[in-house]
Amino acid sequence: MNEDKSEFLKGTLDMLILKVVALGPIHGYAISQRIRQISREFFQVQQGSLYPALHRLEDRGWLRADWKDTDTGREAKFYSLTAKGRKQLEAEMRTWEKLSDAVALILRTAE
Amino acid sequence: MNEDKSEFLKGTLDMLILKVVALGPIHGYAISQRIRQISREFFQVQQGSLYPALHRLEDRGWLRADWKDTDTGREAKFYSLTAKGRKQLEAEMRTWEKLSDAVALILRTAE
DNA sequence: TCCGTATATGTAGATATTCTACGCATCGTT
DNA sequence: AACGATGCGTAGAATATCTACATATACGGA
Repeated sequence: MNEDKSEFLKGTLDMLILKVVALGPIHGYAISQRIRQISREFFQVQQGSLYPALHRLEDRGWLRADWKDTDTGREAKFYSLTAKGRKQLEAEMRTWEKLSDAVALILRTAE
Repeated sequence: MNEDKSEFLKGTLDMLILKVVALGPIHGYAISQRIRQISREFFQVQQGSLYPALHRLEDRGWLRADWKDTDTGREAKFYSLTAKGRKQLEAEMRTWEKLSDAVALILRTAE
């Protein structure tokens, strides 16, 4: 992320990755591109954030990785969501809703 | 925060504190109570998060602190929002809107 | 009077996440 | 041949939050 946005991803990156992978098997580099595109350039996930996060999610059993060829014939690590990962994504989405509702309650408090 | 919510505050605590202080001078302990009440128990700011955050915000010139007596006659450190702090709060609120919009874009992407 | 709970401020150390800045390799285009 | 984009990765630093602890006062009930 650039310096203006350096604090943006906090805590949401895992959920965003899980969501994008939920759309279908996809490799790491493409995940960061998808997140960027869908968020209209808002999220720009750096490689130093992306790959450690992917390894973390795989270690926790939320993602599965398989080496396959891309459209362009290059090898890449394709990630898929596991059943455990789907549950985790659903839980994180519920939490996100509660969190944003709670933030909204505070931000909209009048004096 | 309890363990279920241990990752919730990430990046939002400063904004929530600034917003609560913007409602009027208030001391640290009361800030955590207010945040908890307004958010309907969702945010439960621990002392180990609260006080370092207050010192941080004061160091950055966003809050000013004055020792005064509470209603119950005890001494407490009352925080007020500085002009700089008000600008910071406004910036953080704008950022929060963009962030939550960007997250919503990704979470609502259909397969 | 004594004890526990709430109020009130604070620190120390651990943990986790993200960032910047690298390295390495391949592919396609100029 | 050079360069940018693609693709995977790590090392080390910075930062925020947490748990756990320390200290002190006020107040109500036993």
